[in-house]
Amino acid sequence: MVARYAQIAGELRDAITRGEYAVGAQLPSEAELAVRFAVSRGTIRQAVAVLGAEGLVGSRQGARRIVLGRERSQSFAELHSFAQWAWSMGYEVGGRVLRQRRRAASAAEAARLALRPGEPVLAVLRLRSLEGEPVMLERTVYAGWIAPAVERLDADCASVTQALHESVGLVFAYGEHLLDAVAAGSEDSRLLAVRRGGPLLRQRRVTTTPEGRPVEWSDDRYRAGSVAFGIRNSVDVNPLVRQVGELRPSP
Amino acid sequence: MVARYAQIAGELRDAITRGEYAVGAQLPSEAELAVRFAVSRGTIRQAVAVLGAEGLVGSRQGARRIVLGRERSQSFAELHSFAQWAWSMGYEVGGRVLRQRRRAASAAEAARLALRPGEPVLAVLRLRSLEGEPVMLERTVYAGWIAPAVERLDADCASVTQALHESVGLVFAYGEHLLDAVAAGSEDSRLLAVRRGGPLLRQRRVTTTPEGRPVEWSDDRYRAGSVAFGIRNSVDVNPLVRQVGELRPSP
DNA sequence: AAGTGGTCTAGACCACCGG
DNA sequence: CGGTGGTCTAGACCACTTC
Repeated sequence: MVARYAQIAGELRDAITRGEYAVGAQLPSEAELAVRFAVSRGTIRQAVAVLGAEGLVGSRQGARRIVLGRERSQSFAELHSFAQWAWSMGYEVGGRVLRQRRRAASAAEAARLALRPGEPVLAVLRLRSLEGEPVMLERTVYAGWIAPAVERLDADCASVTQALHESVGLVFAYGEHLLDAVAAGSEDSRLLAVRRGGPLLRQRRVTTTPEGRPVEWSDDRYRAGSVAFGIRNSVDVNPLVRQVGELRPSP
Repeated sequence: MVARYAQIAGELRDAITRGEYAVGAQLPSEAELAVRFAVSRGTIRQAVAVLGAEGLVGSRQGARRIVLGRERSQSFAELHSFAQWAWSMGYEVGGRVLRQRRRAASAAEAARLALRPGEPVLAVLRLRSLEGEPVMLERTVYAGWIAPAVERLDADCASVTQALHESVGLVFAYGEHLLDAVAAGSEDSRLLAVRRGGPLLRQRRVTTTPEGRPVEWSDDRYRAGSVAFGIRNSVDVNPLVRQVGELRPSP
């Protein structure tokens, strides 16, 4: 059962991708689309909100929506795997499972993994190293349905992503990441060999299947100075965005 | 004129931040909130959609919304200006110039700003605050050609980006960002009121004109826990790359 | 079975944009 | 000025969760 607004979003997205609505061109008005698809304006607004969240169209009160681009973001696969990134940079990478046990999901974990609170999850503590030095502590919670495959992995498996792909055909896709700084706790400081209370870069992330089913929720802590995250905003992506001015994503 | 749903989102966000709704706890039902705020359920749904987009709460059909976290997150999609981001989130933002002086560009600065070493730059130290509390220390080096416009700004100008846009028509585009964690130095700890050696989230960034001409190079340090940077792959267009940092203490 | 969020409708008024 | 998107209401039905 696919919601009507999602179907409409899909049709409009396809039309944009096909070039039916060129970049920079206007989308039909909400009222017009409501008539065309024989739905209420509210449903149309849900549909175009999806496109807005995908960065395909922009809007300003009083003016028609403008097509900003033709492609949804993709790629990004290497971000999900510490090992694959390291290999691609020519670094020697290692990993070791320090602790692994099944337990019930907390309320917050359940919500992040789209599970019911109390459902079984697999909590894993992994120490990752680069060039032989420990640089990252990975506290991961896997959804119960993938737990058996994770438990079958070697304790010193270098790339979990690749191993799961080979063993059960799992592909990691879309995710969500939060980056901030935290003080090293006692376990952090012992395992990463840093001063207690010292700075760590924390990356919290959700990994899902390409269909959007959550696979893991992880809290990764990097020793300060070992790794930095970089973002390049391509200037060329959308000169139009700046022409139009302040575009605010619709809720 | 602030929309009612935005006000409600703000109140709920505050309640979560204050810990009134703990992480993992349930939010009241939409119907209950509609009664409490004396609005329709549709408006409540707009409000909680904002919190969902901020990553503060999660939802599953049939079950109440769950609080996922209590921290503000900064999306790279809106990574344009500290002030504009804060304003869009409904926060009260402040800024104050603590030090400002012209000097010659170092070799590293010159490289970042596409200048010759020794060419004049304007170094500015700014303390930024959120809701009246100091949260970020900004050490910016402006290219000489924009320096006069920067010097004309108020010392407590809240949005430099906006002010420069209005005064000289300058539009910022964003080139490159590096995120990592560093230990607070003595100046950092004094001005941000944190423990010396404690964790800070550092964002180093280059800002350019839309044509690619570098405008500023900045080292921004956030108090741990005050702000997190978020990336949503499914929504975001910006590639995120992990990089090895060999950059030790910067000036 | 009752409660809850997800979806959808059919109106309405307003602020803003364009010609 | 008319058209458009932004906001808001007051209903409705359904799928799903919780008890």
